Amino acid sequence: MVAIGEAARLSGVSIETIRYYEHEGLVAKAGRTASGRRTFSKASIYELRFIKRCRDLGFSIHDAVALRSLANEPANACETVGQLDRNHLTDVRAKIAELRRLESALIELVANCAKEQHDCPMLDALMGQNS
Amino acid sequence: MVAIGEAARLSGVSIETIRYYEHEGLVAKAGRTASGRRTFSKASIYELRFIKRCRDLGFSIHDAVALRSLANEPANACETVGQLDRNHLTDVRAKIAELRRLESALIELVANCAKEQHDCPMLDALMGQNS
DNA sequence: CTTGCTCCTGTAGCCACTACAGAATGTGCA
DNA sequence: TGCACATTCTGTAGTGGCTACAGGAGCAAG
Repeated sequence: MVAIGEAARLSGVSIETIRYYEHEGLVAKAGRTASGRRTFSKASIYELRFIKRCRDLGFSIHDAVALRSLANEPANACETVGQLDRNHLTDVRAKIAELRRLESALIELVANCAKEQHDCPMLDALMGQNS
Repeated sequence: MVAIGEAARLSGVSIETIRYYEHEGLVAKAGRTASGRRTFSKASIYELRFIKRCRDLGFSIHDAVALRSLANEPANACETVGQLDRNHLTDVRAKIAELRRLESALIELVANCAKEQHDCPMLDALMGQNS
């Protein structure tokens, strides 16, 4: 049993975020000492780490909770997990595509921008009537 | 002079967002009819379009305002615009790189997930001790 | 016994909107 | 003219996922 600061160090989740997770019901409520300080078991630290890994993979909190409860289920978990993963992968790829679109637009716009230029081609494009 | 609904249609910015922009001082305050409804000139619609284009390119509101005021400045605008663009481009590329990292992690994790499997490799990885 | 660290609760802020509620005004048609 | 319906108004609250305080209390080491 460790205090919240140690739990934060061990799990990689910040103190504030741990409290936020508890408040939102995302993880089980921590125990308390006589003076009201939270205490964390090994299990609860693993729980925090699990959530953190999901978040680091870009899963929403909602999905992270879903994954966490799948970890306790015996049957068919793997299939559901795979589905969540593939859905998320689709989202990630859509974001990549969108960002690449932005990237090439930005490259094109900045291409003719330079010092000592009277008219800025990028500003012209942003102000223009077309499209 | 058109009403806010028409301005929204013409600029591509939603009614609520137009009001939000005005409230935040992002665009000039619209004129008003006798009964208090907003009126929009061609110029203010172009202004909205300008902001929208910046936002569509992924610029923050802060940057969009900066770009807008550069459009009214005579000298050296193009260089500053180019700098803003390149900074943003750097951010976009960082995000792409991060998402690609996620993408490959997700692919690897889901690789061995399938129906009828007892242990889920993805859950195992998320729960594991290492790193 | 004091110094300084950790921890507590509760609230506000971030970004850029979006979604109401409830009221007033405007428009088209019989 | 009367009525229905569309549009607009203000103001507030919610979204996601934290982060950053303020102000107070407990705890451990010297």
